[in-house]
Amino acid sequence: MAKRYWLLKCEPEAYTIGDLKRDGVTSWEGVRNYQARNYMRDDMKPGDGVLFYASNADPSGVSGLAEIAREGYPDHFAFDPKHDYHDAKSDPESPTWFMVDIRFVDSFDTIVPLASLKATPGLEAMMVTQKGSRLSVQPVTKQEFEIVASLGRKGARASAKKTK
DNA sequence: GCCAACGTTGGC
DNA sequence: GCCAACGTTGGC
Repeated sequence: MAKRYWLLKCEPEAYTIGDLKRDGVTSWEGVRNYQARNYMRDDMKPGDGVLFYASNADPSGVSGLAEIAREGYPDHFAFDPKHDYHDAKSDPESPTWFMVDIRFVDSFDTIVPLASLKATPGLEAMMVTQKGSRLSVQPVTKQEFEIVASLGRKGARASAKKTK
């Protein structure tokens, strides 16, 4: 299977690219949407590229890069009655929910805001730039991944120049 | 904090 | 299986 590319959304209040930089690797639990679950369970493979997207942020946008470190495995947080992510309907014998692990790759000095994504040629078809796109796990193309990664690095250069 | 867009639930 | 009501997401 060729390398694939993904966009993972997370609210900064819950977890940031800075947290991932500190932790190195983290588990991506708590996704409770079937379409997103299917991507994590069936399609994500170690080494796949990840755009780390900060939602409900100021501004929202892609804040860094990661990669899949471990393919889908059962989200055991769903089995813990005391946990926020508990789901009584998920049976340990046949789990409803899955998670992956991701590994830190890069943190952009300047976030690539959603408005920039929407204004950048080549990203018109990206799911995150579409109105009402709430899916927290989205596939992106290699081209889209490369464009966003280069925007992030460009932002790093611009801010380095500014602080000089 | 507002509210539009979405996904899920549950009555029928 | 329809669809209204409800809860949640997420940009602004």
